[in-house]
Amino acid sequence: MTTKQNMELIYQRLLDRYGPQHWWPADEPFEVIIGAILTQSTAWGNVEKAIGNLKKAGALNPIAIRELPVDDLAILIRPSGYYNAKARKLKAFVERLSESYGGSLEKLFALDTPNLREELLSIYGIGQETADSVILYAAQKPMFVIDAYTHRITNRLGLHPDKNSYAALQALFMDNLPGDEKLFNEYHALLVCLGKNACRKHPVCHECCLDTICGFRADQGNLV
DNA sequence: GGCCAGGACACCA
DNA sequence: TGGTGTCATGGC
Repeated sequence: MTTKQNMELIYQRLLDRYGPQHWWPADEPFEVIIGAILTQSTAWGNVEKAIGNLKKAGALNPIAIRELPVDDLAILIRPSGYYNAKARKLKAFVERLSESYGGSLEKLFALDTPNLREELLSIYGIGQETADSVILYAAQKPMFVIDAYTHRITNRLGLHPDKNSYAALQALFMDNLPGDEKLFNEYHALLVCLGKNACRKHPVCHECCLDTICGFRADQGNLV
């Protein structure tokens, strides 16, 4: 079986098992970006509390976040953890958005994908995963997001590339799948779903998760 | 009471 | 390039 066939089979089995995930859980692109920053190394439930606080305070927009003192912003997002660091990150994003794009996400997203990625990566607090989440889930351009779950699952499946880097793993997906934004969206969400449903004792355990749920066979470096 | 969650950055060798 | 410490709340 070819790598392309493996990658598509994994997707089909996850989709059959869990169904469409309908990501990203947000009402608008700006909320996606805020969520992407707040969820860094943080459970989504805590992020929801923080976003709820921002909504209640009428602060879930670029202008309000820019005007709010950083300490006040930190208090609002406190449930998401690392609140001082994340308040600085939110500030850094809206500052760039305002100064370079007149506060318009449409103008920012008008950049072609490579330039958009470079621009996002140049902002404090936005690394590769967050940048790609913004590109895929907010700008709705085809970009595969690699997170901790993706690393674990591909490792367990024996699909991890030799060079253990973000770029290499991203290439595994993007070079072997159609460049379809909706496919990348659903695929990544399904990988996270599998990761979350894995037993706590053995994260993405071969015995209790991959084989039993999806019929994967990592020991053969292939799918059956 | 410990572990970990949809990372990024600074600093070091 | 790669490894380590830091940032921190909340659910299980």
